[in-house]
Amino acid sequence: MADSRSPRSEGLGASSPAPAVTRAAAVLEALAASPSGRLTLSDLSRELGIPKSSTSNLLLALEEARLITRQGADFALGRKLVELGAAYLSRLDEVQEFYKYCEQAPTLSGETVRIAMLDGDHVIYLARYEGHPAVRLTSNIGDKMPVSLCSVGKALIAQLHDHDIDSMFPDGMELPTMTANSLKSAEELKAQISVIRQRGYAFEDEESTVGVVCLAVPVPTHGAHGPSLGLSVTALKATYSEEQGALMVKELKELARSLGNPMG
Amino acid sequence: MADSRSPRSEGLGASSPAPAVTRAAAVLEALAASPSGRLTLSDLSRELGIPKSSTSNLLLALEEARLITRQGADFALGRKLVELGAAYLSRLDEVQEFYKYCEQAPTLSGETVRIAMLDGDHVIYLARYEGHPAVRLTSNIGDKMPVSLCSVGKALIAQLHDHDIDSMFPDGMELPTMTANSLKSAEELKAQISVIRQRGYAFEDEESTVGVVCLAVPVPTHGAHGPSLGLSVTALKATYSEEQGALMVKELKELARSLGNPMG
DNA sequence: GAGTAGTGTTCAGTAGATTGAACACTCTAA
DNA sequence: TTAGAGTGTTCAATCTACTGAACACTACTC
Repeated sequence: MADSRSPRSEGLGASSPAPAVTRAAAVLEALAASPSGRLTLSDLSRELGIPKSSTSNLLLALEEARLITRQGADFALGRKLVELGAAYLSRLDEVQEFYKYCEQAPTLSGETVRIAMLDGDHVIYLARYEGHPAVRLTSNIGDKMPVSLCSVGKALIAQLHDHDIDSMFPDGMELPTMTANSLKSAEELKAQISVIRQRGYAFEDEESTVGVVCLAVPVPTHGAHGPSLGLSVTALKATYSEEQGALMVKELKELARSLGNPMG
Repeated sequence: MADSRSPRSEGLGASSPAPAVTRAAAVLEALAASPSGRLTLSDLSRELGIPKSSTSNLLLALEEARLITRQGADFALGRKLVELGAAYLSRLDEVQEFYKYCEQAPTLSGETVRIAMLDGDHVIYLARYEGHPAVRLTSNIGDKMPVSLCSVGKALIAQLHDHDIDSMFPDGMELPTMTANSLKSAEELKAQISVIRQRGYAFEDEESTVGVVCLAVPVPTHGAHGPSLGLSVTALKATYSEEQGALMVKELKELARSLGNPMG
């Protein structure tokens, strides 16, 4: 499985059925990962282990497709990516239904609700309903978060099999933290997962932002293709109450159930 | 300029420095353009004029990069595109500043404001501030609109040189329409552009949605690289007044000026 | 069941994309 | 001015990714 037939495949993974495409994708990811969002041809060539001349060809082709743009000597992600990302989201019927439901739900309609999707050991926010303008979130649509740091993330991995969780978070692994309340170790995470499974929903108590609590539930996938989705509500800890939480979880679960059933 | 050196380049444009990449980009665009968002290998092969075996290779590479996903026999855009699109937007400082300004602006903070970017003869919405939840827009972030159908679009092309406008909209050209008020011909559009230049802002009177009016201004680019951006406010015609409009234009212009000056 | 129209996959040969060394250029420093 | 360290570009040779025809498969239709 790991015999590198191609003598060239070192920097990137094993040989690809269309190496130029794989490399182009690597270029896009490198640009997305770069702190400034801008890299020169030489930067990319060095970082990805692709010869300069080849990198130049890739960049020209990517630029022509508007997947990247030239800014002086630097290259940055291109506007076409916004279009493509939007096209992806517009096809996710769940997102449309999510908005409709939130608007008419008795409790949720006044809260900040989000729908997110699992992507490896991170969560990506797909859409946000803001019924409560006072709670301005720092996270935007498309942002990524480590699963251990948010309620949706925990709700989503709680659905995985134990051995998958173990391979993602081997015992002894340290987790990224953002506040004093953040889970610090794989063990803590796994302990909380069993509580989440018992209760049927996930929670977050100032683990990513001080003063903010979250509740989340997974959307049942019933074995369909497509990503695993999750829903979360965010509230200020100062004004949060147990009763309110129970109401929100009830509505979240109802929405999750209806999103899980394609029939509505 | 148009001598096709490569014997192969027929379906797609002239020969590319990295054909596989250009083709992969075409695949992504085809999927984005497809009404259902799902196409089979054979569909793509036929539509793009790429041999099936090559298409298969492209799709495998794209799938590995998560730029597309397999759904049974169909292929669809992949979740990685959401991440990349979000990465693009997060690097546009203008978007961040846009939110901040809207929140504290006296008039705009209570309205629905959007920031958009010019992309050929269309406009792409980058972000939306919703200070007035009663006006729910059908357009989402990333959506495209023909320039002639929205105020931002008109504000942005009003900045172009006349000969560029003429080549985009040659006399006699029919424009896409959405309501009875939509501009119907290139001549009507050009007439309105000269009014827009005179007034310094663009307007839209139920041209895309009945009952809705819009005002828009361009963000000055002072020759920098990067896309041309525009700002718009949306209001219900029923509650709209001239005085309110004047206030909103004033604030839009102030925001546009500050976005145009990287110094803040 | 045989026939047809669709799917995607396989594989050896060849057309052509990829390559690296040399080049042209722009800075900054001495 | 000259040197040096950086940038991106060029081009012919080579090695490989692409191709097309044949194949295997599924799903209907008759």
